Amino acid sequence: MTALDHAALRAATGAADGEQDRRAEIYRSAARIFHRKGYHATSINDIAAAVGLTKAGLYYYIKGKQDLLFAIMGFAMDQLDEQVIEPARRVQDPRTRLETIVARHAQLITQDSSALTILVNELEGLLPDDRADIIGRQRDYVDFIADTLAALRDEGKVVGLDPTVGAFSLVGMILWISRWYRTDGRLDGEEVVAAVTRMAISAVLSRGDYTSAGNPEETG
Amino acid sequence: MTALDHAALRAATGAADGEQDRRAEIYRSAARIFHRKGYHATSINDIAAAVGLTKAGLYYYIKGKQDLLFAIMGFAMDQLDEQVIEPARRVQDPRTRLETIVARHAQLITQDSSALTILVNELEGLLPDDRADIIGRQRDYVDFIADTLAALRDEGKVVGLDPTVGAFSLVGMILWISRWYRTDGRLDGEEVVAAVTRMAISAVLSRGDYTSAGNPEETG
DNA sequence: AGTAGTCTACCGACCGCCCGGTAGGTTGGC
DNA sequence: GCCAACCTACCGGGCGGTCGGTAGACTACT
Repeated sequence: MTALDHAALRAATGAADGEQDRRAEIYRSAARIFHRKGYHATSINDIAAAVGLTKAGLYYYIKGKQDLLFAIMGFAMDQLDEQVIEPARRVQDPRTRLETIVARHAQLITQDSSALTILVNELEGLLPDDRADIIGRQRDYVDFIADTLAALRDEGKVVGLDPTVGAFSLVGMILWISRWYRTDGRLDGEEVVAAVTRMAISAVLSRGDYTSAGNPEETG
Repeated sequence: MTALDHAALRAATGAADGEQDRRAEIYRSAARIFHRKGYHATSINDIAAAVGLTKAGLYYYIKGKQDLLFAIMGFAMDQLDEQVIEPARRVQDPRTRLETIVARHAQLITQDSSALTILVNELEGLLPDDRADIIGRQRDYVDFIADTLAALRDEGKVVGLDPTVGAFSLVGMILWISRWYRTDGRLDGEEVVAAVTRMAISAVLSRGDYTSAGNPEETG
């Protein structure tokens, strides 16, 4: 049934032709509300009201609150796999691969950050088994980035940077976008994606003339 | 009374001589539990049990759950002001100032991330007025970083980077540390602080030979 | 020295509310 | 007449918070 739920959510993100895709609307609404108020602060009633149902009516479509959360996270993880990891895996050059990862991940977030943000913020709302599942997939993602940084290091383009620390830091930078980016803000999504990607690449690539942070004497 | 609460929390972080500083222990415990389980998932009973009191006994010391949260966040913001912003304000050179900001903020997080993490993750648990207060102080912090980046841009050391986007991205990188850093991990706190600081500086400083990231759509 | 009063630091019992979830219908299209 | 798609009414339970105590240390007065 989780697979079914994922399918519904996937349908929801596309154009909503919607017949009995009421289920899709539910997952989409739930993701939006979980994102805005947090999982624990959101009641089943909130979600039901948002889709024009009573609580009991909602339970015709869902199994429970925790399954709803797990389904949303699973969908977000699927999105990451399909839109970020798989495309990046097909890129040989490590630097271009890193650009692909950052740009595509950032792009997903600027488009719709709900599910992807829940994915990282509501882990403790899951049952232990579900949590282990999601955490494992997240670790795979970080490892994938770290491997890419290690490849860059082997090419000599990155020196003195721990790949794991680098991977985590880039992920932090990307995920934080959902906290400050506003669709109606000064910059549009493409500009934000470009700016963050540039920073990410610059953050890991070594500069020939790099001077260590330990020397504050050059203060004017 | 909030000022009093802050004082209690501040005392709590130092050596706990503790006489009737029971209050300090309460705020410290609450911060730790809020950090681990989240504000909404934490019950007043959880906190009371953690300090060896009943719920009613706990209410002798606190005014309510939301005040507890606000006090913790106010304390975290005070910490940021005193340990990061004030020291950095005394640094003239923009680059060194940026290093000071990143290093000191990162250091605070590696030392004890509870309050600082709650500060960014539990905003929606606050009453509107309290939230406005905290958000305002957070915005001041981001503006302070953005101003520093703007100063670097005026020196020609940063080109083509929007200061606001830069500031947010650095903050994201720093805050994310609390999600992956473990005291008993492979790297110790100092190493993590150094690595992140280096990445942050590298992320914003321009490289002479910078080549733009291509179009990531052409993957494949 | 004795005792009455006072205050700090708590506790057991309770309140009303809302939560996630369910049982048992009802209704409208096929 | 049947089944998908709902609803009304309800349940047990845990929540934040309060109330009315009270043990015991300390003080004040005689």
